[in-house]
Amino acid sequence: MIMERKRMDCPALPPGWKKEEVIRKSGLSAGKSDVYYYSPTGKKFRSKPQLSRYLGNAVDLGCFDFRTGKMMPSKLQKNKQRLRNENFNLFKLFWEKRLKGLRSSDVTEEVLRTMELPKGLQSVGPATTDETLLSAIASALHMSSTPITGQTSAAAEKNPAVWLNTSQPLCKAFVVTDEDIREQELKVHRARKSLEEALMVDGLARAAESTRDTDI
Amino acid sequence: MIMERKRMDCPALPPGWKKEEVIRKSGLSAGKSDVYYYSPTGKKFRSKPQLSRYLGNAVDLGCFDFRTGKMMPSKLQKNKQRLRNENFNLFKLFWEKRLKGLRSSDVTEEVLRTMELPKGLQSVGPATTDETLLSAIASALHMSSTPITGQTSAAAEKNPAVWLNTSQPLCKAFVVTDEDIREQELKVHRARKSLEEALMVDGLARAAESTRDTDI
DNA sequence: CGGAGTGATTTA
DNA sequence: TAAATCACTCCG
Repeated sequence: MIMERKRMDCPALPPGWKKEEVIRKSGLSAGKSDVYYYSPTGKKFRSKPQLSRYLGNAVDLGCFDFRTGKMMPSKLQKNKQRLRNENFNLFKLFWEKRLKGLRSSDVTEEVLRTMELPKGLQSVGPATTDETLLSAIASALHMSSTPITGQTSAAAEKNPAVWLNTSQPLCKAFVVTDEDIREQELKVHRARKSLEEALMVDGLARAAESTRDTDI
Repeated sequence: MIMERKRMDCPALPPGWKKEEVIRKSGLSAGKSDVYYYSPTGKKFRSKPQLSRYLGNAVDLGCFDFRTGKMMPSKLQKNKQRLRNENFNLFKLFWEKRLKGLRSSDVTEEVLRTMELPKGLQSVGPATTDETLLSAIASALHMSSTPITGQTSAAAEKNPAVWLNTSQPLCKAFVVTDEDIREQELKVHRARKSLEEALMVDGLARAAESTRDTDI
């Protein structure tokens, strides 16, 4: 008899918060479970982001595991890298689309995955996150209609997408001309579309973040 | 001035059926809308299941999109493949775990993905679905404590997980002995655990299926 | 119109 | 791919 419908106390959260796990009984996802949290006032929370927005800085959920309801110190590092990785995917999408047809090697994928943000872009203060910076850069790239260029190196020749140095034009070892772009017109258009969406949504999200779920 | 309160004809349904869309004016869901249908006799329908029950086999709503009121061919395939895929995943999990260490080739994955159910198991009547059959078989396998065996073929030799024929022991080209299992004791235990869960939930789901939505 | 329960989409 | 998040359906 598994009675997973009781609202349990959750020691990892402030007093009065409850956790509930509900098993899905039918449909495609039968057998999976959903975890919910309830504030002391009874408001229901269905995801960690939602919880974070509500709690704000009052509670650090960095190492909080939403599913188990416990603190997982191991999660901390992952979280630190999360936003960074998130924006990296944005970049990857953009470059991958743009470079389609140039056949960048498989190595590119690996390099991108393990790459760190350039030192010069990191730690620009508590208020300015990597997210903000990356969005700005991505935006600039998006708006630019001139070919992308920068400094050269042997490594870059082999892996066009390698990020060399940000003190000058972001990267190099390849040039994407308007001609190249025309050849990929449809696909590039999709890439831009994706980026537009992402940027717009990003803006909306940040705006919403300061107005939504503030009904404490 | 958007007057979304008119009852419109709905070409996707039999003559005389009307569709209405009502915008929510307040509350958390302000701006969202509800869609209703009206039969030729004026009876109101608020959901697709309700509509399906009423129309029965007269109209196939498989690809009918309730919100738009139009037929969406793309929906059809998804629906048809859903239950099958669900059970296939069950099987895949089971075999993958059990075969771990035998290093079945990559082809296996592809074969499993594109494989159809054996003819002999299909169309056993309207009441007995693929879901039921597959669950029964999975259950039998789960309960069995004897090595799995069956007929042989060249293809099977290369792809242990290929499903050859169900008229006899389900498949072959490999034997999983108790020794093999012991080597994988912990992992196999997890596999069984997963299967138990799935079967239990499956049972619940089927029970629910026969009591729910049958109020024609 | 609310909201629990599920599907669909995105992320890791 | 599976897990997490988000969006929607459907019935009270």
